[in-house]
Amino acid sequence: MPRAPQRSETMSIARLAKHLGLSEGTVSRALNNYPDIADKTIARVRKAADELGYRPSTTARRLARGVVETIGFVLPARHGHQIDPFLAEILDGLATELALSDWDLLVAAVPEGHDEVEVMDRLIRSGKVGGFVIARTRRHDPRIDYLRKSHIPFVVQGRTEDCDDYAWLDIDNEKAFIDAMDHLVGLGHRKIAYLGGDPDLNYAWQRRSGYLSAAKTHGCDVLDGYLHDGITDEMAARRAVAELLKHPDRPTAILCVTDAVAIGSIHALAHAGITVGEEISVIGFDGLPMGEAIHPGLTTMSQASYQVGRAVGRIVVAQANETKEANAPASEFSQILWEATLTIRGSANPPAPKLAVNANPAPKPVTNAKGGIS
Amino acid sequence: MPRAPQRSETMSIARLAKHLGLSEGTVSRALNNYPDIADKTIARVRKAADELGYRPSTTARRLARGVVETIGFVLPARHGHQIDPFLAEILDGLATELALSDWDLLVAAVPEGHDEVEVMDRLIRSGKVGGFVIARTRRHDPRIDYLRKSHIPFVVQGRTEDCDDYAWLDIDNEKAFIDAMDHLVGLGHRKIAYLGGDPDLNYAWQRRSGYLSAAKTHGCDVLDGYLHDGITDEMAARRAVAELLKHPDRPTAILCVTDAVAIGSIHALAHAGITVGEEISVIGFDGLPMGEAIHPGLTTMSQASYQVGRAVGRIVVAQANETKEANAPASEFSQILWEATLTIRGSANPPAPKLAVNANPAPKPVTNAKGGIS
DNA sequence: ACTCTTTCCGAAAGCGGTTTCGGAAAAGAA
DNA sequence: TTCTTTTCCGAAACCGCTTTCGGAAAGAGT
Repeated sequence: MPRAPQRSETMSIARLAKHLGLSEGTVSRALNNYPDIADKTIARVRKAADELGYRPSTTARRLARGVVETIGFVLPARHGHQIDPFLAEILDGLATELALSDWDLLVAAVPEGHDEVEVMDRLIRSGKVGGFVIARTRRHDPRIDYLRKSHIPFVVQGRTEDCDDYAWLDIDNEKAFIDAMDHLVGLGHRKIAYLGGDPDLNYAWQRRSGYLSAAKTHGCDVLDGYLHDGITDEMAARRAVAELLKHPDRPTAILCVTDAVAIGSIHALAHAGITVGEEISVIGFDGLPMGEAIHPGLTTMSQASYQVGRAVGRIVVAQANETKEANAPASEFSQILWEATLTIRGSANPPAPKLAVNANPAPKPVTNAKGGIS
Repeated sequence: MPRAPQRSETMSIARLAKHLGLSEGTVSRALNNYPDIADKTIARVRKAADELGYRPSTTARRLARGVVETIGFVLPARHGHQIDPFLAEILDGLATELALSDWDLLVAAVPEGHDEVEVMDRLIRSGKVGGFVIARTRRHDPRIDYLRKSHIPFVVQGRTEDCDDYAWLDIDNEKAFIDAMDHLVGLGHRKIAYLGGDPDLNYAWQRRSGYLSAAKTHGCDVLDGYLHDGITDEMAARRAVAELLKHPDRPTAILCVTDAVAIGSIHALAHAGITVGEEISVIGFDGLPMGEAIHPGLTTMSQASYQVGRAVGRIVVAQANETKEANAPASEFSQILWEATLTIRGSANPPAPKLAVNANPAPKPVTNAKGGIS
C-alpha cells in the first residue's frame, strides 16, 4: 500500500532520470563513472545533475552500498574539569582531513551513568559509524580492547602499553622528557623535581618514565618528595609546589607534565615571591599559546595537535579503504612516533649561582625568546 | 537479480523476525510500541531483541522515515590562529544534550578554498544533517541568510543584528560590558581604555557598544587612542598596550574584549614594569581557567560555555520535533539572553591614589579572590 | 547483405527498515 | 450458539540508490 504523505519536493534520482528520459540505474552508473555508459551520456547526466542541484542521498547510498563513511570520536567524559585544550585542535585537524576524502566526523559525548565503550558499541551496532579515532589513551585501555574485537578500522592517538596490533600515532613522550631533562642538566640543574599527571594515562606515564630514566642517566637523585603524581589541575599544582618549597633540599627546577600544571606552578612560585626562571626553573609540555603570554614565557615541549589530527584522519581513512578492498583487517598497521620540539622561553635558565651544584659555564638567562613589546 | 555478496553476519530485523516466527512488520511495530501489538508479544520481541543484541540500522530507519536525527556544526575556518577555547566546551555540552534525545552531532570543517555556506549546503542536500547549530556569529551573517531559506531547524549561539525570525541564545554582551564599566567606575576609574576584537563578530561589536554606552553614561571621555579594534591575539594586544602606555593621558584601566586579549595585555604591562591591579587595572571576558592561574588573577566576566552548549542542543531538538509535528516551521522562536557574571580577582582595583581623578572612598585592593597557595 | 562483436542502457532485485490496510482469530453480545 | 466487535498480526508497498544481468542497437568483418 502506498505511504500516505508522498514526500515529493526533494530532488531524487528518480526525478533526475525521468527528466533525462533515462532509467535510474543508468543515471546512477553515469554519476559513478561506470565504464559501460557512453561518454556523452555521462556528460549529459552530470550537467543535468548539477543544474538541478542533485545530490545523492547518503542515507540511501549507505543502505545500498553497505558502507558508512563516518568516523566516530567519543569525547572523554569530563569529570568536572575542563576539556583538554588540544582536543579541539585534534578535532579540527581530523575533520579537515576527513572532509578531503568526503568522510564525516561524528562526535559523541558519554551521558551520565554510561561508559565510553557502551557509547561506542551503540554507534557501531546501529551503523552510525564505520571507524573510530581514540584519544586520551590509558596505559591499559578498555576502549581498545573493545575495538580490537570489533573488526572496524580505528586509529589511536597515543597508545596503550601493548600496542603492536593496531594503528596509532603517538608523540614520543619519553624522549621529550629526556630531552627536557637534558636541557635542564645542560643548564646546570641537578636537583630537578617532577609534577606528573594521572599515571593511568599513558602519556603521563611515559613522561614520568622519561624523567626517571634521564635522572638516572645524569646521576640526578630523585630525592624523596621530588616526584608528585596525580597533578591534574592548577590547584593541585599549587599544593605540590608548596610542598616542594618546604623541601629541605629545595629543587632548582621543576619539570611539569603539562603546560597547565606548569602555569599553575609558575603562579604558585610567583605568589611565594620566587622569581621563576632565576631562583627556580620550570618546563612544561604542550605548547599552548598561553605559555607565550605569561611572564616569564614558558619553556615547553611543543606538539602540533592540529597536525596530529590530520595525520590520524588520513590513517583511519586509508585503513578503511584498505579493509574494504582486501576484505581483511589490514595486515600492516601504521604506527607512527612523532617528536616534540623544545621551545625555549624565559622560564628555564641556569640555576642561581649560589644554588648551583657545579660551576658550568652556563649561558646567560633569556627573558623571552620572542622579545618584549615592540 | 540478487546481489553477489550476501552481507549476512549482521543482525537484521529479518533475522529477528524469523527467529521469533513473526513478520518483520510486526517486530518493527512491537519495538516501536504500536498500540495494536499484544503486550506479551511486545515483551517477547523486546527480550529477544536485546538477547540477540539487535539494534535497528539507523541508515535504513532514516530512509524509511525520512528524518535525520543529526545536527551539524561547522567549525569556523581557522585563519591561522588557534580555535576558540570555549568552542570545545560548547561542543561538549551540545553533544551531551543531543545524546539524551538520541540525536547525533556531525562536526564538519571547511576545506581550503570553500566557504561555510557551501559546506552547510552539501550537508543538507546530501541529507546528512537535519538541523544546525551556528556559533561565532557575525553582525550580518551569510550562514543565517542561507539557513533562513533552507527550512531546516537551526539555533544560533549569539545572534545577528536582525535576529527576530530565528532561534538564538546569546550572552548579553552589551550589558556585561556595561557592568564591567560600572565596576571600574565604582572602583574610581574614569580613564578607561578598550581593546576590542573583530567588529564584524557581533559579540565584539556588542561589547564595544556596551563600553561606549557606559562611558557616555558615566561621563568618562573616550579619548582619542583609547579605543582599539581588531585585537584578536596576544601580539596585537601587546602592541596596543604599548601605544596606550605612550598615551599623554594614560588610562588607569583597560577593558578587554576577551580573556586572551586581557592576558596578553597583562603580560605586556608586566613586561613594561607596570604593576597590574595597582597602576593599571585590567578586566577580561570569558572566564577561562587560565585567568585564575596567572598573577594577578584576572578579573573577568564569565560565561558558562558548557551550559550554553547544552541549552542550544535542547532548543534545536525541541524545534526539530515541533517542526515535525506541526509540519510547519515553528511559529515561536526561542530567543534567550543570558547574563555573564563578574568574577572579581586581583587584576582590577581602585586606581593608584596619585592618579585618581576624584577621592572616592574606594575599597582596598584584593590580590586574589581565591587566596594563595594552601 | 548477413553474421559476430561491442557498446550501451533498461529491468529488477535488493539494502533494512516503516507504515498502511485488510482480514483471521478471539472476545463480547444477543 | 450465532453474529458483532475487538484485538492482533501478516502482506505488501515504499524510502532512494546500487549493481548484476540480459539483450537491443550499432559497428565491424567478410
